[in-house]
Amino acid sequence: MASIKDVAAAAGVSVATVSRVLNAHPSVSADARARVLAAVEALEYRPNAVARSLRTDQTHTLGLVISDVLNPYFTELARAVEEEARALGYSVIIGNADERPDLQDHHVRNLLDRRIDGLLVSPTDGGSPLMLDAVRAGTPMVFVDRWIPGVDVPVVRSDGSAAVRDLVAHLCRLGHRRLAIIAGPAATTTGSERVEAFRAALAEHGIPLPDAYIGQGDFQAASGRRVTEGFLDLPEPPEVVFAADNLMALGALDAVRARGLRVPEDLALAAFDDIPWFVHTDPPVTAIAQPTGELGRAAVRALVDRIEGRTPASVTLAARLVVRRSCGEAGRPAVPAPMALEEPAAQSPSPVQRSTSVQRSAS
Amino acid sequence: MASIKDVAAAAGVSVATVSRVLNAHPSVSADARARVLAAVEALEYRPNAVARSLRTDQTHTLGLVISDVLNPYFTELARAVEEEARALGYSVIIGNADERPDLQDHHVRNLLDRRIDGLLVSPTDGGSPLMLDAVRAGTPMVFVDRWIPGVDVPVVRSDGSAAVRDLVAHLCRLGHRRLAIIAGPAATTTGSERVEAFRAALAEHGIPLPDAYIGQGDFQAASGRRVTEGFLDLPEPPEVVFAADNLMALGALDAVRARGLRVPEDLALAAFDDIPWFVHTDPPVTAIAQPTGELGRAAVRALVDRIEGRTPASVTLAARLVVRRSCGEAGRPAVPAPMALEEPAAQSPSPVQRSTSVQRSAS
DNA sequence: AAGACGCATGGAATCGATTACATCCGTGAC
DNA sequence: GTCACGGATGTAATCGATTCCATGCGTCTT
Repeated sequence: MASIKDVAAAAGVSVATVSRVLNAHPSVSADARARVLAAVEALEYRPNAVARSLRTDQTHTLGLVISDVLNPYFTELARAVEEEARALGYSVIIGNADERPDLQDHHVRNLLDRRIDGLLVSPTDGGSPLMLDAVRAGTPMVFVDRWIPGVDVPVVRSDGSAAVRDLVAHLCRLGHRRLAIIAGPAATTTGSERVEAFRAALAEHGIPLPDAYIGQGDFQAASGRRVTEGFLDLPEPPEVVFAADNLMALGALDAVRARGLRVPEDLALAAFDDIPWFVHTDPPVTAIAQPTGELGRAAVRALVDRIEGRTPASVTLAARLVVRRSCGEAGRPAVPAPMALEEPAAQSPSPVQRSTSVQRSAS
Repeated sequence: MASIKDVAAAAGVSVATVSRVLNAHPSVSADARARVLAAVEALEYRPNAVARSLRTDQTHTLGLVISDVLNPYFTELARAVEEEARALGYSVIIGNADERPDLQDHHVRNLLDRRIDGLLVSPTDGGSPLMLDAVRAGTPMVFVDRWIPGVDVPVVRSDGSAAVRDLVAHLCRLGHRRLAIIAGPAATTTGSERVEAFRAALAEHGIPLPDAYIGQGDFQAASGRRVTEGFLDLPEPPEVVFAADNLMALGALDAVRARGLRVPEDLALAAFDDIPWFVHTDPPVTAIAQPTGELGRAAVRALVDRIEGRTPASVTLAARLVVRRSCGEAGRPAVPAPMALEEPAAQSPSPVQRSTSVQRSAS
């Protein structure tokens, strides 16, 4: 593969001049520039990004460490991240932590070794020493979706508490009083926050959230199934299960079916995270939709700001309730303003309308 | 960030000795080794992968260019690829081509600039000059899922023709005679092959495949919907639609629902590519399941073989029909051996059993 | 006409590793 | 006692770029 030396030789100039042409330095004669460009063309020369990175100490690469690629929510996030990064001249290396702190550390270490310019993380846990060290060492970092409390890193996330309140109101209106939740790992912010938002919303309606109605899941489908089976075995099973992510909702659906029961007649179901497939399940699932793409893009912008010397603020976007049929038919009149009622086959392939008005707040 | 020089200084040895310790070169005294390791520990030194790559001309990185990350089939493939690569000491950089040749080229170029050790590609088209040049220049490459005819690159794929035959037999047994297909882009091998397999299987039953029953899709949900609407508008609409991938099947499902029709009563549906969600749709979708994870792993092994100087052969694994309810209930007795009848909620989160006997062939 | 200035250019240092080669030293063979 | 050999180590070249600095030359000022 041709190097800058070959180009210089072919063009009859020094490597310095070739480099100047390539980097659009003004001090190059038109003649030299033309000869260099001709040589570049002839040799099909492409600068070696590895060498360039060594010299400039910039890789123009972002690392993205997510908790689970197989989760459609994170897939969509990753896609948005890559798009925005590409638009800003960066590439992205994705690390899939599979909800495992050890794998997360593996990827963080690997990415740091590769001298990525910045790191986008959706932490699986409360923060490994490695990651804390990286922050302390000044690695540009931004948390997305989940974060680690007490660490001074901008967070780009969505706030679901209003949507959870809407959800609980919706459920109450349908007459449900025994509401349970399948929580995520307590070590993650999304794991604990969603439970608290749910509890607070229930309290507004004077409904308690007994411990028996809080199931401990791990954001994977199998745990959703296991927890739901536990709920169904209770002397007084809940009427509704709210899963803190889409995969656990899937597991809950499995559990209900495996017992020959029906959603929503025997057990109603709602989920955090909306995904295109929820329109097509039997029944379509009522869910809280995050502005996933916008989160990914905002996270990249914040990270690139940080890399390029500016000081980004945290971003919080609002999530939104999307009512479908998995909690029962809303026989009663209209649903209040913030909700969207949706015909199953109304839109495709991206059936969920995104909230157009988003709320931003610095933290 | 500490460099090898800092370590050398701290340990009181030369950088050469540090490098020897790090690379397990035998000619290092126990004493020197201990001092170096202590210094490494104290400084939290990590070798700079960029510098190392420049010198050794190896990045220990594979590039994976896939057609669409949002397609669960490719997501699963990507995950398997990353896992196997990690096991073999490589990292993976994923490029999402979004079924766009220009984006595919962008990623290939980017990956080559970064001097990845090898490239795994699922081409969106018949082969851009860039990719052909890369092959000619000797870049280790392996095609996965799709390939480019006439290019001398190992192919790791699955052969669906037997499964398509099983599917057609299944459909005939249910009494269907008017069968249509939503094809993928003709420029892709999977686009054209699946149509041909379908046509051949139909021929065995004496059923023609008229042009009106071949819809041109692009592997995206919207096209599946559009094509299905076209089918439904026909004076004599088909009784069954076979979508050449899972997203187009989703689009077809939308189209049917949007008209207030039902699957399978009004139109039966089958898909190529099985995904976990097909168990939960209404109705569960009959699909042809590829051994996706195994494909990804085999592809990585082939590529690493090639990188490390061995000469890998192509690999072809068999796909398998998974019967669910979207083509009608099999009121008739048992289905033949190669098919698996599956209870919707039987397994989760990975409801599709993988074929254990695979067939390999060199090409 | 001489000095100052600025543009175009090349030489060489540099980034952080690996590795060929030279050197030094101790041990064993004869 | 001398020589050969091999193990441990350091010096320096190298990978392919970028960039500082010096140089040469043309032009403008005074």
